Amino acid sequence: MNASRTARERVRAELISEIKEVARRQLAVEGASGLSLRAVARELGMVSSAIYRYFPSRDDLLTALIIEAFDAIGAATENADASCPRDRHLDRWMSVCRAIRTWALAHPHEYALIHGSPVPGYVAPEDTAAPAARDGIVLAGILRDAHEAGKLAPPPAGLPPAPPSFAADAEQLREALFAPLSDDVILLALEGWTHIYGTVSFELFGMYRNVIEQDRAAAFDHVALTQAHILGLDTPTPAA
Amino acid sequence: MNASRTARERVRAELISEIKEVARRQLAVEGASGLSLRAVARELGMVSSAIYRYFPSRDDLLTALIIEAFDAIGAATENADASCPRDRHLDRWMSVCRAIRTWALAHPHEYALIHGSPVPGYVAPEDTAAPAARDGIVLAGILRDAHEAGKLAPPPAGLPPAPPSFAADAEQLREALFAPLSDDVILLALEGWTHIYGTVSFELFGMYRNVIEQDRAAAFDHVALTQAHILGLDTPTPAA
DNA sequence: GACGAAACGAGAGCGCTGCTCTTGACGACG
DNA sequence: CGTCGTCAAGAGCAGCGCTCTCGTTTCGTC
Repeated sequence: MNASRTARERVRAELISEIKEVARRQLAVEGASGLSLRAVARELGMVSSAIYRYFPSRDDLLTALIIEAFDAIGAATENADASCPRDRHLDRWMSVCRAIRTWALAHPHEYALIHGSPVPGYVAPEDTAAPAARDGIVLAGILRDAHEAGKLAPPPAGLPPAPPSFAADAEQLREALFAPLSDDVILLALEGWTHIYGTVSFELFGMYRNVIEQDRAAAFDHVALTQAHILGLDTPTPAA
Repeated sequence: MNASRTARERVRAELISEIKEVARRQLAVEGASGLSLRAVARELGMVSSAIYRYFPSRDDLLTALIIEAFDAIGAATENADASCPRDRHLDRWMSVCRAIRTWALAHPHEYALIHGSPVPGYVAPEDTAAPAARDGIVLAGILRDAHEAGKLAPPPAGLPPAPPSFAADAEQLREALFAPLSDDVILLALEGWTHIYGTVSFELFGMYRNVIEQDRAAAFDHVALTQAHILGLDTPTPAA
């Protein structure tokens, strides 16, 4: 309906995504602090000030890349989840966890962008909230499905219960994500989520140097499997 | 014995620590990427090039700060451990875990320096290895003491065993840190260590925004307690 | 006690950065 | 056809890490 106006807007949108692509490539090579607006402009054959027509500041470019990174890891988890039969809850969990690690190893700088130290005075804008939640939605969905199918075992005995102060947060999370699950399971789910990313970050940021050297994939699987057990996802699947 | 030579060397050492202190203060305000050699020099009333007499590059200054941060968090854990009776293994564990979180919350930028994304092409020099290991030594010591006292329960049933590929790494770690503990316990200890720091990082880097808002200290305690249980540290202490 | 070497602070300067402001050209719309 | 918004370009500002040079001061040694 607006092919005329679109002519301009389309070239604009194209240029924006071209800038982001060049920036992402530069980010992958040099890391976040090495991303230079001038270098991006140079590679695009334009002058540095022209970039400011599309991104009001370097931080805004970085924010765009952060959103893309969240979306990429979110899509990776969703694909991993969808590639498993819906009733194989443990397989889905393991597949999603491995997808997170695989994506992180393949895109270390982008991973660092979203799970590393936040840049100096940077506060994540609201735009990042939705893309950042996609992995959580996937993981919570697995737990919900398992619960609905009656395949979610209760947490092992001996674990401490969720503290009473968690009740309010749990209620919020239950409404948004966790269907009918108990406070205890919701808290354990958050901890599993934290543990998975903590393990990936430790591996990626070099904390396992001289600590785990042989087979980090196997060690990661052990973490994911342990969390699955704690969450009650490893009820024996009906034999063949 | 060398007051003459010391005259120069003492003022040098003093200037070095003065530079580090100013840099640390600047780091605390602006974060790692905001640390500027010129600003440090300015605050010290000297010219920027003079700094290079003491630190050959900005990265070397950062490395010095990283080592200091590792040492600070190492000392915090050691103090927390020492403040508990030696046979109260669970108390020691909880105290050390809380000390890590407390230190991190009090020094967010220094924490980010050592547990955030590594700077661009930066590889940690060997000098950081020893200070970086102090917290691990403390945590491993608690497990060793508990085991020696016959108070370390075996891991809960149902958890996956350590993968065979971990045996070699476990052997190295056993020699260095973990006395006679089994591969399974060593791997679980690494995972507990990872989980603790992962939780602190998530809290500090804003991942719990709109997720855990009420009482993050209690949630953290729950993590630490859960890990203690998995590691077998929560055998009921002899009544009173 | 004098001398050479080493260490030092100051200053100028290189190339880079993010960002701002102005200028002139192009394209869409009334 | 004229007007107005959008655009790329260029100059320029302040800051950065880092290097080199130049006098000065301090130290260890004849």
